[in-house]
Amino acid sequence: MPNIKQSKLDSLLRAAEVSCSENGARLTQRRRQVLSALMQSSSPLSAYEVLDLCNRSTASAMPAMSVYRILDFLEQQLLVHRLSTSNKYVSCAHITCDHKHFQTTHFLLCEGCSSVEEVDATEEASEALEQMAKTVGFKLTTRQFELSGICTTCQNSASGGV
Amino acid sequence: MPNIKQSKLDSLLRAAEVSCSENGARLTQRRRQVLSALMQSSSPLSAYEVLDLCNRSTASAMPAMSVYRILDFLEQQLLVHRLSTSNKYVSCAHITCDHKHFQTTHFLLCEGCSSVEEVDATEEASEALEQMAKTVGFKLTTRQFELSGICTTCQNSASGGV
DNA sequence: GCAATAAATGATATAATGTATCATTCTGGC
DNA sequence: GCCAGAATGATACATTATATCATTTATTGC
Repeated sequence: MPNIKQSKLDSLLRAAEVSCSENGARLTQRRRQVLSALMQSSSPLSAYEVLDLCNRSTASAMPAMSVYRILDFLEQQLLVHRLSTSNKYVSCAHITCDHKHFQTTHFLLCEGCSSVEEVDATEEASEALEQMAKTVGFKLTTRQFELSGICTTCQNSASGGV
Repeated sequence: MPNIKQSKLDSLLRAAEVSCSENGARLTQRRRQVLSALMQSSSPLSAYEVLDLCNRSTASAMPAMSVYRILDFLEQQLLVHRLSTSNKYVSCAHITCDHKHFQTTHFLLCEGCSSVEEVDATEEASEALEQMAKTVGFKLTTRQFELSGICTTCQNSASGGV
Protein backbone atom coordinates (compact mmCIF):
# COMPACT_ATOMS: atom_id res chain seq x y z
CA MET A 1 0.00 0.00 0.00
CA PRO A 2 2.22 2.79 -1.22
CA ASN A 3 0.84 5.98 0.17
CA ILE A 4 3.41 8.21 -1.47
CA LYS A 5 4.11 9.08 -5.06
CA GLN A 6 6.96 7.47 -6.94
CA SER A 7 8.54 10.86 -7.53
CA LYS A 8 8.46 11.60 -3.83
CA LEU A 9 9.97 8.22 -3.06
CA ASP A 10 12.73 8.78 -5.57
CA SER A 11 13.65 12.13 -4.14
CA LEU A 12 13.69 10.72 -0.63
CA LEU A 13 15.96 7.90 -1.69
CA ARG A 14 18.25 10.29 -3.47
CA ALA A 15 18.48 12.46 -0.37
CA ALA A 16 19.19 9.36 1.70
CA GLU A 17 21.96 8.38 -0.64
CA VAL A 18 23.56 11.80 -0.36
CA SER A 19 23.26 11.66 3.40
CA CYS A 20 25.01 8.31 3.47
CA SER A 21 27.87 9.33 1.26
CA GLU A 22 28.45 12.36 3.41
CA ASN A 23 29.12 9.92 6.23
CA GLY A 24 31.34 7.77 4.08
CA ALA A 25 28.69 5.07 3.95
CA ARG A 26 26.93 3.46 1.03
CA LEU A 27 23.27 3.05 0.35
CA THR A 28 23.43 -0.34 -1.30
CA GLN A 29 20.66 -2.08 -3.20
CA ARG A 30 19.57 -4.07 -0.17
CA ARG A 31 19.60 -1.05 2.10
CA ARG A 32 17.66 0.91 -0.43
CA GLN A 33 15.14 -1.90 -0.58
CA VAL A 34 14.61 -1.87 3.17
CA LEU A 35 14.48 1.89 3.42
CA SER A 36 12.08 2.05 0.52
CA ALA A 37 9.73 -0.42 2.20
CA LEU A 38 9.61 1.74 5.31
CA MET A 39 9.13 4.92 3.32
CA GLN A 40 6.16 3.47 1.52
CA SER A 41 4.47 2.26 4.66
CA SER A 42 1.97 4.47 6.42
CA SER A 43 2.65 2.75 9.72
CA PRO A 44 5.68 1.38 11.57
CA LEU A 45 6.90 -2.03 10.50
CA SER A 46 8.51 -4.82 12.44
CA ALA A 47 11.71 -6.35 11.14
CA TYR A 48 9.83 -9.33 9.80
CA GLU A 49 7.18 -7.16 8.18
CA VAL A 50 9.97 -5.36 6.37
CA LEU A 51 11.38 -8.71 5.39
CA ASP A 52 8.07 -9.85 3.94
CA LEU A 53 7.67 -6.67 1.94
CA CYS A 54 11.17 -6.98 0.55
CA ASN A 55 10.69 -10.57 -0.42
CA ARG A 56 7.40 -9.79 -2.05
CA SER A 57 8.87 -7.13 -4.30
CA THR A 58 11.96 -9.01 -5.39
CA ALA A 59 12.66 -12.48 -6.56
CA SER A 60 15.88 -12.90 -4.61
CA ALA A 61 15.02 -13.78 -1.03
CA MET A 62 16.61 -11.71 1.69
CA PRO A 63 17.52 -13.49 4.91
CA ALA A 64 16.14 -12.16 8.21
CA MET A 65 19.65 -11.54 9.40
CA SER A 66 20.21 -8.97 6.67
CA VAL A 67 17.11 -7.05 7.59
CA TYR A 68 18.26 -6.70 11.17
CA ARG A 69 21.71 -5.63 10.06
CA ILE A 70 20.37 -3.15 7.59
CA LEU A 71 17.87 -1.68 10.03
CA ASP A 72 20.71 -1.14 12.46
CA PHE A 73 22.71 0.55 9.76
CA LEU A 74 19.84 2.80 8.71
CA GLU A 75 19.20 3.73 12.30
CA GLN A 76 22.82 4.73 12.75
CA GLN A 77 22.52 6.87 9.66
CA LEU A 78 19.43 8.47 11.20
CA LEU A 79 17.42 7.44 8.19
CA VAL A 80 15.04 5.35 10.25
CA HIS A 81 13.92 5.43 13.87
CA ARG A 82 13.24 2.48 16.08
CA LEU A 83 10.12 2.73 18.21
CA SER A 84 11.00 0.98 21.40
CA THR A 85 7.45 0.65 22.67
CA SER A 86 6.42 -1.51 19.74
CA ASN A 87 9.82 -2.58 18.52
CA LYS A 88 9.03 -1.37 15.05
CA TYR A 89 10.66 0.97 12.62
CA VAL A 90 9.69 4.12 10.73
CA SER A 91 11.60 6.09 8.17
CA CYS A 92 12.72 9.46 9.41
CA ALA A 93 10.39 12.31 8.56
CA HIS A 94 13.28 14.67 8.04
CA ILE A 95 15.35 12.98 5.39
CA THR A 96 14.93 15.74 2.86
CA CYS A 97 15.44 18.62 5.23
CA ASP A 98 18.61 19.45 7.09
CA HIS A 99 17.00 18.88 10.44
CA LYS A 100 19.68 17.22 12.49
CA HIS A 101 17.85 15.71 15.45
CA PHE A 102 19.73 17.88 17.85
CA GLN A 103 16.70 18.28 19.99
CA THR A 104 14.26 15.83 21.44
CA THR A 105 11.84 14.14 19.11
CA HIS A 106 8.38 12.84 19.89
CA PHE A 107 6.53 10.16 18.05
CA LEU A 108 2.77 10.36 18.20
CA LEU A 109 1.37 6.90 17.66
CA CYS A 110 -2.25 6.73 16.60
CA GLU A 111 -4.15 3.89 18.20
CA GLY A 112 -6.75 4.09 15.47
CA CYS A 113 -4.82 3.84 12.22
CA SER A 114 -1.34 3.03 13.55
CA SER A 115 0.11 6.03 11.78
CA VAL A 116 3.03 7.87 13.29
CA GLU A 117 3.74 11.55 13.42
CA GLU A 118 7.26 12.68 14.15
CA VAL A 119 7.40 16.05 15.85
CA ASP A 120 9.98 18.13 17.64
CA ALA A 121 9.55 18.56 21.35
CA THR A 122 8.41 21.95 22.47
CA GLU A 123 10.65 23.92 24.74
CA GLU A 124 8.07 23.70 27.49
CA ALA A 125 7.67 19.95 27.33
CA SER A 126 11.41 19.27 27.41
CA GLU A 127 11.81 21.74 30.19
CA ALA A 128 8.98 20.32 32.27
CA LEU A 129 10.19 16.75 31.96
CA GLU A 130 13.74 17.72 32.74
CA GLN A 131 12.55 19.62 35.77
CA MET A 132 10.39 16.79 36.99
CA ALA A 133 13.28 14.37 36.80
CA LYS A 134 15.56 16.79 38.54
CA THR A 135 13.33 16.95 41.61
CA VAL A 136 14.27 13.33 42.32
CA GLY A 137 17.88 13.84 41.32
CA PHE A 138 17.53 12.11 37.99
CA LYS A 139 19.47 13.22 34.95
CA LEU A 140 17.59 12.53 31.74
CA THR A 141 19.30 11.18 28.65
CA THR A 142 16.18 10.27 26.72
CA ARG A 143 16.02 11.99 23.38
CA GLN A 144 12.96 10.28 22.09
CA PHE A 145 9.44 9.88 23.43
CA GLU A 146 6.65 7.75 22.14
CA LEU A 147 3.15 8.89 22.94
CA SER A 148 -0.02 7.03 22.14
CA GLY A 149 -3.29 8.70 21.27
CA ILE A 150 -5.70 9.44 18.46
CA CYS A 151 -4.75 11.41 15.39
CA THR A 152 -6.89 14.12 13.83
CA THR A 153 -8.17 11.92 11.05
CA CYS A 154 -9.31 9.19 13.41
CA GLN A 155 -10.91 11.67 15.78
CA ASN A 156 -13.04 12.92 12.92
CA SER A 157 -14.07 9.53 11.62
CA ALA A 158 -16.29 7.95 14.23
CA SER A 159 -15.14 4.45 13.34
CA GLY A 160 -11.57 5.22 14.20
CA GLY A 161 -10.29 2.99 11.44
CA VAL A 162 -8.05 3.84 8.48
CA MET B 1 19.56 -10.51 45.46
CA PRO B 2 16.82 -9.45 47.84
CA ASN B 3 17.23 -5.76 48.42
CA ILE B 4 14.32 -5.49 50.81
CA LYS B 5 13.75 -6.88 54.26
CA GLN B 6 11.57 -9.90 54.81
CA SER B 7 9.23 -7.91 57.00
CA LYS B 8 8.82 -5.32 54.28
CA LEU B 9 8.15 -8.02 51.72
CA ASP B 10 5.56 -9.61 53.98
CA SER B 11 3.71 -6.39 54.49
CA LEU B 12 3.72 -5.68 50.76
CA LEU B 13 2.36 -9.11 50.00
CA ARG B 14 -0.32 -8.71 52.65
CA ALA B 15 -1.35 -5.38 51.17
CA ALA B 16 -1.45 -6.96 47.71
CA GLU B 17 -3.66 -9.73 49.01
CA VAL B 18 -6.08 -7.24 50.49
CA SER B 19 -6.10 -5.27 47.26
CA CYS B 20 -6.94 -8.39 45.29
CA SER B 21 -9.74 -9.50 47.52
CA GLU B 22 -11.28 -6.07 47.29
CA ASN B 23 -11.55 -6.72 43.57
CA GLY B 24 -12.95 -10.19 44.11
CA ALA B 25 -9.69 -11.73 42.92
CA ARG B 26 -7.34 -14.13 44.64
CA LEU B 27 -3.63 -13.85 45.23
CA THR B 28 -2.77 -17.50 44.82
CA GLN B 29 0.49 -19.18 45.65
CA ARG B 30 1.79 -18.89 42.11
CA ARG B 31 0.78 -15.28 41.81
CA ARG B 32 2.38 -14.54 45.13
CA GLN B 33 5.53 -16.22 43.91
CA VAL B 34 5.69 -14.07 40.78
CA LEU B 35 4.85 -10.86 42.58
CA SER B 36 7.38 -11.65 45.26
CA ALA B 37 10.12 -12.13 42.69
CA LEU B 38 9.41 -8.72 41.23
CA MET B 39 9.24 -7.08 44.63
CA GLN B 40 12.63 -8.45 45.57
CA SER B 41 14.30 -7.32 42.39
CA SER B 42 15.99 -3.95 42.25
CA SER B 43 15.49 -3.79 38.51
CA PRO B 44 12.77 -4.69 36.02
CA LEU B 45 12.54 -8.32 35.01
CA SER B 46 11.53 -9.96 31.79
CA ALA B 47 8.95 -12.73 31.85
CA TYR B 48 11.64 -15.34 31.51
CA GLU B 49 13.76 -13.77 34.20
CA VAL B 50 10.77 -14.00 36.51
CA LEU B 51 10.35 -17.58 35.46
CA ASP B 52 13.95 -18.41 36.30
CA LEU B 53 13.69 -16.79 39.70
CA CYS B 54 10.52 -18.68 40.50
CA ASN B 55 11.97 -21.97 39.40
CA ARG B 56 15.09 -21.37 41.41
CA SER B 57 13.22 -20.79 44.63
CA THR B 58 10.79 -23.67 44.35
CA ALA B 59 11.11 -27.29 43.45
CA SER B 60 7.92 -27.42 41.39
CA ALA B 61 8.68 -26.01 37.94
CA MET B 62 6.37 -23.32 36.67
CA PRO B 63 5.65 -23.28 32.93
CA ALA B 64 6.38 -20.10 30.95
CA MET B 65 2.72 -19.87 30.05
CA SER B 66 1.79 -19.40 33.68
CA VAL B 67 4.22 -16.56 34.13
CA TYR B 68 2.70 -14.67 31.23
CA ARG B 69 -0.81 -15.29 32.52
CA ILE B 70 0.09 -14.24 36.01
CA LEU B 71 1.92 -11.13 34.88
CA ASP B 72 -1.19 -10.13 32.95
CA PHE B 73 -3.29 -10.72 36.01
CA LEU B 74 -1.00 -8.71 38.28
CA GLU B 75 -0.92 -5.90 35.77
CA GLN B 76 -4.70 -5.80 35.69
CA GLN B 77 -4.71 -5.62 39.45
CA LEU B 78 -2.26 -2.70 39.19
CA LEU B 79 0.20 -4.61 41.33
CA VAL B 80 2.84 -4.58 38.64
CA HIS B 81 3.59 -2.33 35.70
CA ARG B 82 4.80 -3.37 32.30
CA LEU B 83 7.55 -1.22 30.85
CA SER B 84 6.89 -1.16 27.15
CA THR B 85 10.28 0.16 26.14
CA SER B 86 12.07 -2.85 27.52
CA ASN B 87 9.19 -5.27 27.76
CA LYS B 88 9.92 -5.93 31.38
CA TYR B 89 7.97 -5.74 34.59
CA VAL B 90 8.27 -3.96 37.91
CA SER B 91 6.15 -4.20 40.99
CA CYS B 92 4.12 -1.11 41.69
CA ALA B 93 5.71 1.33 44.06
CA HIS B 94 2.36 2.22 45.57
CA ILE B 95 1.04 -1.09 46.78
CA THR B 96 0.96 -0.09 50.40
CA CYS B 97 -0.46 3.37 49.90
CA ASP B 98 -3.88 4.23 48.57
CA HIS B 99 -2.46 5.95 45.55
CA LYS B 100 -4.82 5.02 42.74
CA HIS B 101 -2.89 5.83 39.58
CA PHE B 102 -5.43 8.38 38.58
CA GLN B 103 -2.82 10.60 37.12
CA THR B 104 0.02 10.01 34.75
CA THR B 105 2.97 8.02 36.00
CA HIS B 106 6.57 8.28 34.91
CA PHE B 107 9.19 5.60 35.16
CA LEU B 108 12.74 6.81 35.42
CA LEU B 109 15.02 4.09 34.14
CA CYS B 110 18.64 4.33 35.20
CA GLU B 111 21.07 3.37 32.46
CA GLY B 112 23.76 2.77 35.06
CA CYS B 113 22.22 0.37 37.54
CA SER B 114 18.96 -0.49 35.74
CA SER B 115 16.93 0.63 38.73
CA VAL B 116 13.53 2.15 38.23
CA GLU B 117 11.89 5.01 40.02
CA GLU B 118 8.14 5.40 39.74
CA VAL B 119 7.03 9.01 40.08
CA ASP B 120 3.87 10.97 39.49
CA ALA B 121 3.88 13.36 36.59
CA THR B 122 4.02 17.02 37.48
CA GLU B 123 1.17 19.20 36.41
CA GLU B 124 3.51 21.14 34.14
CA ALA B 125 4.87 18.10 32.35
CA SER B 126 1.46 16.62 31.64
CA GLU B 127 0.20 19.97 30.54
CA ALA B 128 3.15 20.64 28.24
CA LEU B 129 2.94 17.26 26.56
CA GLU B 130 -0.79 17.53 26.12
CA GLN B 131 -0.36 20.97 24.64
CA MET B 132 2.37 19.86 22.28
CA ALA B 133 0.22 17.06 20.95
CA LYS B 134 -2.73 19.36 20.58
CA THR B 135 -0.84 21.67 18.23
CA VAL B 136 -0.85 18.88 15.66
CA GLY B 137 -4.40 17.86 16.49
CA PHE B 138 -3.38 14.79 18.41
CA LYS B 139 -5.30 13.60 21.44
CA LEU B 140 -3.08 11.81 23.95
CA THR B 141 -4.17 8.66 25.71
CA THR B 142 -0.80 7.70 27.12
CA ARG B 143 -0.84 7.43 30.87
CA GLN B 144 2.65 6.19 31.32
CA PHE B 145 6.03 7.49 30.26
CA GLU B 146 9.37 5.80 30.43
CA LEU B 147 12.39 8.04 30.60
CA SER B 148 15.99 6.93 30.52
CA GLY B 149 18.77 8.65 32.38
CA ILE B 150 21.14 8.39 35.29
CA CYS B 151 19.96 8.12 38.87
CA THR B 152 21.43 10.04 41.79
CA THR B 153 23.46 7.13 43.06
CA CYS B 154 25.08 6.45 39.71
CA GLN B 155 25.79 10.13 39.13
CA ASN B 156 27.74 10.17 42.36
CA SER B 157 29.70 7.01 41.75
CA ALA B 158 32.06 7.67 38.87
CA SER B 159 31.88 4.11 37.65
CA GLY B 160 28.17 4.29 37.10
CA GLY B 161 27.71 0.69 38.16
CA VAL B 162 25.70 -0.68 41.05
C1' DG C 1 44.23 -4.20 -14.40
C1' DC C 2 44.95 -7.03 -10.39
C1' DA C 3 45.93 -8.83 -5.92
C1' DA C 4 45.00 -7.68 -1.08
C1' DT C 5 41.83 -5.99 2.11
C1' DA C 6 37.62 -4.57 3.99
C1' DA C 7 32.64 -4.18 3.69
C1' DA C 8 28.38 -6.24 2.84
C1' DT C 9 25.48 -10.01 2.27
C1' DG C 10 24.09 -15.07 2.20
C1' DA C 11 23.16 -19.16 4.60
C1' DT C 12 22.38 -21.95 8.42
C1' DA C 13 21.63 -22.96 13.00
C1' DT C 14 19.95 -21.80 17.23
C1' DA C 15 18.51 -18.89 21.13
C1' DA C 16 14.94 -16.21 23.18
C1' DT C 17 10.35 -14.75 23.53
C1' DG C 18 5.44 -15.18 23.24
C1' DT C 19 0.91 -17.60 22.25
C1' DA C 20 -2.63 -21.39 21.31
C1' DT C 21 -4.85 -25.25 22.98
C1' DC C 22 -6.46 -28.73 25.72
C1' DA C 23 -5.98 -31.42 30.04
C1' DT C 24 -5.87 -31.31 34.91
C1' DT C 25 -6.30 -29.46 39.45
C1' DC C 26 -8.12 -26.38 42.75
C1' DT C 27 -11.89 -23.52 44.94
C1' DG C 28 -16.19 -21.93 46.60
C1' DG C 29 -21.20 -22.48 46.60
C1' DC C 30 -24.89 -25.56 46.87
C1' DG D 1 -19.83 -34.74 47.94
C1' DC D 2 -20.82 -32.51 43.54
C1' DC D 3 -20.72 -29.03 40.22
C1' DA D 4 -19.20 -24.78 37.72
C1' DG D 5 -15.77 -21.77 37.08
C1' DA D 6 -11.14 -20.27 38.00
C1' DA D 7 -6.43 -21.32 37.90
C1' DT D 8 -2.64 -23.94 36.56
C1' DG D 9 -0.05 -27.68 33.98
C1' DA D 10 1.62 -29.46 29.83
C1' DT D 11 2.66 -29.54 25.15
C1' DA D 12 3.26 -27.71 20.82
C1' DC D 13 4.26 -24.16 18.05
C1' DA D 14 4.73 -19.30 16.15
C1' DT D 15 7.42 -15.30 16.21
C1' DT D 16 11.39 -12.63 16.95
C1' DA D 17 16.29 -12.09 17.38
C1' DT D 18 21.21 -13.41 17.33
C1' DA D 19 25.63 -16.13 16.50
C1' DT D 20 28.66 -17.81 13.22
C1' DC D 21 30.98 -18.77 9.22
C1' DA D 22 30.97 -18.76 4.09
C1' DT D 23 30.56 -16.05 0.02
C1' DT D 24 30.18 -12.12 -2.71
C1' DT D 25 31.00 -7.32 -3.68
C1' DA D 26 33.46 -3.03 -3.44
C1' DT D 27 37.81 -0.29 -2.48
C1' DT D 28 42.61 0.60 -2.21
C1' DG D 29 47.39 0.40 -3.27
C1' DC D 30 50.39 -1.06 -6.55
